[in-house]
Amino acid sequence: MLTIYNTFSRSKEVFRPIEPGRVGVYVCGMTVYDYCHLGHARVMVVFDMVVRWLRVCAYEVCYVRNITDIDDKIIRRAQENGESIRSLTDRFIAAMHEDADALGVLRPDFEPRATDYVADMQALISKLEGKGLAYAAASGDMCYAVRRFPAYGHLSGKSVDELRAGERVSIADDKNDPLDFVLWKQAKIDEPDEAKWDSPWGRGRPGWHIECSAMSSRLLGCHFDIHGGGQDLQFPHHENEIAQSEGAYGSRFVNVWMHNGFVRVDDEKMAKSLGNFTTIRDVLGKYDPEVVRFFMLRAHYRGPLNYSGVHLDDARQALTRLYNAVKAVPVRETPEIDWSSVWGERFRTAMDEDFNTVEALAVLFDLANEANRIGDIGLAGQVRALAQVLGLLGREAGEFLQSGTGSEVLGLDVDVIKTRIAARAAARKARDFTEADRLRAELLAEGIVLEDGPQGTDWRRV
RNA sequence: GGCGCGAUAGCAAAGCGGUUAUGCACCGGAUUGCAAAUCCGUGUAGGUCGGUUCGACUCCGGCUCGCGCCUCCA
Repeated sequence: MLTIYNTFSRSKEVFRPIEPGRVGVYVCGMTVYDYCHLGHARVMVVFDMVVRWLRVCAYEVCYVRNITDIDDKIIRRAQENGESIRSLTDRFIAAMHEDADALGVLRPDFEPRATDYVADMQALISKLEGKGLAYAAASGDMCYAVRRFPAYGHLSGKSVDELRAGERVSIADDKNDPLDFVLWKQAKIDEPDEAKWDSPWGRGRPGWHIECSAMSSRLLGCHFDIHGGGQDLQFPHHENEIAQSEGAYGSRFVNVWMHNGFVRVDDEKMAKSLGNFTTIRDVLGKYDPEVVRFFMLRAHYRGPLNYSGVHLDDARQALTRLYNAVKAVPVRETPEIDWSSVWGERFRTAMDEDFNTVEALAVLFDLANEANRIGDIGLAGQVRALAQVLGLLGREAGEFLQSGTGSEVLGLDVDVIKTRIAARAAARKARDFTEADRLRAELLAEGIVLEDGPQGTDWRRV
C-alpha cells in the first residue's frame, strides 16, 4: 500500500489512482536556455525514481515532463548569441537529454514543448475569459484575476491577503491586483517574429503558467493523479496552475502534489550571484554519474540536499561497497526480485512509505552484508535486482570499480596497469616480495589498488 | 513583517514512546607473504529548558540557532 506525502493536504495519504491501475504524472521540467544544474538533476532523478516505483507497483504510468522553450530569458539569450530561438532551445534540449541519460533517468513518455501547444493555451485563456477570470490590462496583456478564484492560496497555505501583506517589492504595473499574473503577453517590437503568435488578444506569446495547465490537460486530462516539481514552484507557479485549470474546467485539477527539496552547494543556496551555480556537466567531469545518482537517492526527496566534494567522495565509497558485493553477478544474470523474502518486503515497505529511498538503500547494505557473510551468490543477485529498481548497479562491477573518479582524472592506462600486474606476479612467483611490494606501492601512488584473489590479481581505482 | 521547515554521533542520513538504523571515517581482531576486499567486534548520538508518561531522540510547550518561501527560479 503506497503512501505519498501530498503537499496540498500537508499529510501522507494512501495513494489511490483516479482510474484503477493507471497513473498520470506531470512534472514541471526545464526552461531550456542553458545547461541543467544540480537542482534540475534532482528533479529528474527524484521523479524518475517515483515513476520507476509506481511501475513496480504494477501501475501503467503516463509520465509527462514538459519543456519550456519560449520565455524572456530564452529570447534574450538567443539575441545575445545571435542565433534563432529554435536553434538555442534545440541545442539545450539535446544537452539536457545527454545529462539525463548519464544519470540513468529514463525518458518521460511525453516531453511536450510549450511552443507546440500554443493553440491549447489560447483555448484555455478563452475559457477563462468566458468565465470572467481573465481580463485585459492597460498594456494589452491578458491577466488572471486571482481574487475571483476563491481557493487561491490553498497549495501554498496562504490567503490572498497574507500574500499581499508580505509583498517585498510593489511592482508598479497595470494589473488590477499585484497577485494577478500574465496569461498572454503582448509582443514587443524588438522581439523576433519567432516569439509571436496571433491571438484574439493581439500578437504575442503565452505566459509561463498557462503552459503547464494546457499541456497537462491535453496529455493527461483535466483531472490527473500526480503533479510534481521543485519546492520553489509551489508558489506561485503551481498555485497559478490550479487557478487556471480549476477555474477553466470547474473541477479538481490534481490529486497529489509532490515537491522535492532544494540542492545546496557547500551549504549555500545555489545561485548565480554566489558563483556556485553547478551544472550537471561540471559534476560529471569529476564524478561518475552513478555516484551522483546514488548521492541524490541517499537523502529523502523532500529534504534539502547539500552538495560538496566530500559528500560525493563519501557516496562513491558507499557505492563501491555495493559493487564489491555484486562482483560475482554479471548484469545479464540479474535475477528476478524475490518480493516475499525479508529483504524484498523490507525494501517494498520502505519505498511504499513515501518513497523512502534512504531506508531502501539501508536494506541493500544489510543484504549485501548477509550475501558477503554467507557467500551466497543468490543474495548478491538480489542486491543487484533491488538496486536496479532505483536505477543503480546496472553496470558490471569491474566497469564501475575501474572507472576512476571521472573523466578529469584519467589515471594510468589499463594496459600499463596490466603489464605491471604481470611483472608483480612474476616477482611474487619468484618469492621476491620486496619487488612485488614496490610494484604495488608504485601503482597505489597512481591510484590503483590491487586485490590478490584465488583467480589472480584484480584491480580498481581508489 | 507574514507563512513554513529543521536541529541525530567525526561526517552524511533514516526509522522509532521502551529492543543494532545504514554508509563513510576511526580503533581492535580474523583472513593475507604483505595488502586490498570481506567478516567479527568496541566506541562515538539526538540543540536547550520544562511538561506528559512507568519509560522520550521519538509526543507537547518555551528558548536558542539555522534554513526556505512570500519576486524569475527545479
